[in-house]
Amino acid sequence: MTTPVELRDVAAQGAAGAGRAGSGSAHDLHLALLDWFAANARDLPWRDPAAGAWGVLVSEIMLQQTPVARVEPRWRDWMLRWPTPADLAAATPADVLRAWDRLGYPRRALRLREAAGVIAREHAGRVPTAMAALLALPGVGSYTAAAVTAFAHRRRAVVLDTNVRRVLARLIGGQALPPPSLLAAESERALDLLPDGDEDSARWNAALMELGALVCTARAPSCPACPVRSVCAWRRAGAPADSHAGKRRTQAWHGTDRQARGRLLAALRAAPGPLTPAELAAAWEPGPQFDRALAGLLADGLVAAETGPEGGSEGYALPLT
DNA sequence: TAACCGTGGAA
DNA sequence: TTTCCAAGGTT
Repeated sequence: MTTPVELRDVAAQGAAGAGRAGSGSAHDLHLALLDWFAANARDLPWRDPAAGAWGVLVSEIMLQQTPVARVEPRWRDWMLRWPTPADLAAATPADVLRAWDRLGYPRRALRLREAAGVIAREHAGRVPTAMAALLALPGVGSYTAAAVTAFAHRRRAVVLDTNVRRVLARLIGGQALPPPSLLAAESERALDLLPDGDEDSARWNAALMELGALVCTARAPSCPACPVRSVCAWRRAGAPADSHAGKRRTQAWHGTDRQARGRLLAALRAAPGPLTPAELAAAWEPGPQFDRALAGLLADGLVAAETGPEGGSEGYALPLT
């Protein structure tokens, strides 16, 4: 467990190389990054206070593993159509899945709709502020709960996404990239660096994320443009290569069940009504993998079997309930 | 813990 | 063309 005093030492050691008169404190590190953020933050719609906590929650779910550029138009449409949790909760899964379009991981869309129902029924239509209540929402994990706490409620929380993990791994840890799985030491380090005040800590979280997204990127960081380059442990160490290289498995895609599921669901999104198995066969060749993918989609509630008047199957469609 | 869950742009 | 990666969560 790193104490705040030890943290200040760490930050001071980094700042000592800054060469600026009066530098050498965590305070300077915070100022440098917060100033940079004030001048360079993107004008994203969910950062507008008018977006509200619901708008922030929607954005956070959509942004899970999905680039900002792809999310923005879908978020705008979504908020116009379902401006409150109750609105979304009243929508059909089919409508929600079509509005989700091709953001990917469509189970997120169903969970967001379920979360909207919980918020509408159990929280009087307001996004909860208690961490336990946030974590109880479908599709909300440690990152999203912290992000909503910080960015919507403007309260102190440790926000650790892929950007923050990478920035801190470099800035403090001297590593090219964070370890494959989140370690307790990373959370402790992030907590130690978090400013005490609610609003300051919220800005700090956003600034770290923005730095990771715009400057301290995974592949080709723009170190000359970095406001904290002079205190970066990774840079001072000579920007060594990723020590975890080789332990990161890249997920296969071509020919996988996931690709099959994606094709089948894309066909059903585009269809006005149920599709027969023969029609679905245009999206993916029939066989064991087709069967497995369809069964998985049914089990996940992403697809429903349509039953005819005689009880026989008429085909498959996006769920209406 | 590790595997699973979509999609598409950039290098 | 292949690989990497993007504001993770669930099981």
